[in-house]
Amino acid sequence: MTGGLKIGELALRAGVTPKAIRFYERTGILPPPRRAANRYRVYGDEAVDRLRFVRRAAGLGLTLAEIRDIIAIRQGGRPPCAHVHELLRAKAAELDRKLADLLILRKRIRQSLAAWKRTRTTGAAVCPHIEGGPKRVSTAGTAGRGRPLKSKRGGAPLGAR
Amino acid sequence: MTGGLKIGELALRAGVTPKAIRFYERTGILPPPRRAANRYRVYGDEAVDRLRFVRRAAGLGLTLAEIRDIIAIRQGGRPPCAHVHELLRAKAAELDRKLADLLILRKRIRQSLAAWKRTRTTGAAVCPHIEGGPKRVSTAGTAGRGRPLKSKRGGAPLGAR
DNA sequence: CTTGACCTTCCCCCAAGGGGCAAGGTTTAA
DNA sequence: TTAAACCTTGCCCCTTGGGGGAAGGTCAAG
Repeated sequence: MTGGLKIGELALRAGVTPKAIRFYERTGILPPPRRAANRYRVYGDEAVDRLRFVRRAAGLGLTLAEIRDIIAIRQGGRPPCAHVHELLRAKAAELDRKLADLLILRKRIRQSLAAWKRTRTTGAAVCPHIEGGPKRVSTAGTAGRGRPLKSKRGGAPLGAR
Repeated sequence: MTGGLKIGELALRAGVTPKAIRFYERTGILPPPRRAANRYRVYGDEAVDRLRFVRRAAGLGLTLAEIRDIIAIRQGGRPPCAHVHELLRAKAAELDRKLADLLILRKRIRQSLAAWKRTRTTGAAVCPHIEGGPKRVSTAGTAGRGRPLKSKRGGAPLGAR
């Protein structure tokens, strides 16, 4: 009877690893299943559906946290459609940004490779690939280069010591 | 006399955080600097150059491990150009793959959003965004009772990551 | 009885640092 | 001189989505 799947069988049907299933359980994406007498996890067929839903949503680029929220909303009784719609719109925008960044990056690499062809005869200082090229690389990175590098601790007094 | 920079000053000049500098030191990208009597790290100007090199390479999409290797080769006496060239070519190829994946992903999301417009009047079961769409993943029939299901499921993990 | 496949929990690992803490050093204004 | 303000030190945990593996329990077949 397919009413009792062990974790490996569920994994096979849903196309994931047992590790991933335990991870999903730990992070609240899958509910803890019942256990057999030998402490093995025992799943019903609904777990397969839930896992496929998760895979599908993840395939759309949603994070596990977002998927968990969607499921929670659904459990709460009201359909998560509006929420999902908003999520997907944000994802699409984010994707566009990421695509633009990658295109820029590819262009930079191509330029670097092309520059190498030109300088390979002249012998640059150390490495024209990295040291040459256009002036600044705006490493869309972490710390905003303002004046204070990290002056966050304004209000609170220092640690009582 | 910029012969002795403290970590914050170096960070400011190189456009990174002190945290990142300590991290680079810990992972072997920066050599451990000399210390002042009060155990403060003291850097020379060459550290600024090294850090800028690192940022530039990272801006080209190289990982810190790759950057560390490049630096090691350079320290070894011979210029890392050929190595870097190969690395960049691989990066460019990888980037092309990633771009293709992202384009597919964006298309899927767009389709999902478009499908929503069509079904919003008809009221789907729970969420047409995720549950609708093309079917796939044939469940490999019955789980064999007796043959080992130990197989490498190392396929594509989640969507395009 | 003994493999061997499977299951359990537990802990550490990846990239590239960020956040926070306690303790202590330095600098500056009152 | 002293207190505030800031800087540095090391340390530990957090992030994503699990992978790898150890140590031990369980179940079927040979």
